[in-house]
Amino acid sequence: MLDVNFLRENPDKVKELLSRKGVDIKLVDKFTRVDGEWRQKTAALEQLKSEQNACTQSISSAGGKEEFIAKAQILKKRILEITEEHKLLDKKRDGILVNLPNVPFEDAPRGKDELENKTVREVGEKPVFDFEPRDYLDIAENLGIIDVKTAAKVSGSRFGYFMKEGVLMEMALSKMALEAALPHGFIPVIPPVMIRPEIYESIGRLASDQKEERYYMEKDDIYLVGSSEHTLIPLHLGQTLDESELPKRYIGFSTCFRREAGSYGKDTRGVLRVHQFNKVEFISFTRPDDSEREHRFLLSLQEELMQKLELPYRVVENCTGDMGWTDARQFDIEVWFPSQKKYRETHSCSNTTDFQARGMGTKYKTRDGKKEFVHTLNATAFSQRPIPALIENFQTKNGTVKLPKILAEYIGKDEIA
RNA sequence: GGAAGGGUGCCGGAGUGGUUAACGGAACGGUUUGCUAAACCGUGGCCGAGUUUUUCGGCCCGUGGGUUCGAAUCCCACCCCUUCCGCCA
Repeated sequence: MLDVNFLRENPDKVKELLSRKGVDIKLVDKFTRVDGEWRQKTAALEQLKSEQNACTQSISSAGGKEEFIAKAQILKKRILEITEEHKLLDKKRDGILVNLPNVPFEDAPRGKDELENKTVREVGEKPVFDFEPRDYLDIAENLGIIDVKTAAKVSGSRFGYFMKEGVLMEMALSKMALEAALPHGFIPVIPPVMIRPEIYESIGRLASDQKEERYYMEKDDIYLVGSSEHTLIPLHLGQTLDESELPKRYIGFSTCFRREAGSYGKDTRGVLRVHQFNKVEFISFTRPDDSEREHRFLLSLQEELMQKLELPYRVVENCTGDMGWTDARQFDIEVWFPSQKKYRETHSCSNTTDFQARGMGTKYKTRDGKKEFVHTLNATAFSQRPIPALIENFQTKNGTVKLPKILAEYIGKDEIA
């Protein structure tokens, strides 16, 4: 959620920044208007209530005088009316507020869509093959480590069975991420994968189009999470942390559920875009002054892991138009896929500033005793997407996969044949 | 799923219709002090108005409704916690 006071004081600034994200800025004007009405109505209502309180006091001290009771009855009626109007405005105002995304940082690269993302660096050598590299799914199906055909019959499209070394690779990646994180004080967590609507909304993950992306179970009025981030961020719901505890870091493992609405026809083949996958995620709570530094730190951890896997990747800084709803700055890591001759996104790394913390009421106490909202960050440690990347980049002429050294150690063999 | 009990501030905990949330503890700030301790004083959150470093007002006792001139207190619904029973990886 955006800061209402910031919105009131800097409507033009907010409009400017949000337009970079492609938001319809009429919403901001609408907010200003509705908020003005809301404030007037609030003042009127509070005035009446103040009179009512005074009247109530007189009744109690004067021993139930008729005249005060009569006056109180009139006040009560007016208050009821005004309260109705106020509630409507309140709802309207909140409705606008939850449909405004976080503002990007001033210096975030501007652009409309992913084509305008800024490449920060390319790392690693793209593999050179003396044969035509095959698609990961061909290889994986042949080796019996991914089965989407049976999954389609059993569960539908965009599902997959991971089997044999497919499973071992996933477990190894999770273990690698965990071992890299623990020395930096990350607390490992396996969080719930279901979340209540009101919590989901207040971390900004049910806003507008995002709602379509969520699985909802009507009978229980509960959502399935799209990432462990969604139940990790509320870990400090309503809490004030001590400055000395920050940065507070977590590494979560969970299954993630996504409807992939609106991505019809995109990556329909294989397991790059599925309804259900596992992901290890980094989360940080920081002082506002430290969030940019923490952001770079999380990115460096992600890169360290990718380098250990010897995968060729590039880091892009997402332009304003391609940034996530909650993000003020976002980086993606994209890995080279030889069969597609393209970099494909496998990681993201986001600084959401105080946007989610405000909704959660997560604050920290500064050394001079003031309370301020923390900043929150989230970054992929590993999802399942690097597995297809590994299969493609380390394939051999005869259809086997020759594993990078670190994975060979974890799995106990250096080739999937 | 059934039964019973419960949810009050950072914590414990009183409060069963009449403004101001008793009392105790913790933490923080201040005074005092050679230092420490003690003692004493002060300190909740959100929101609105404004003469915007001082002030006035509203709201907050799990959540949302209701009754009433007035609700932590009475009524209804829901959520959560504890214990017991049932079921269960």
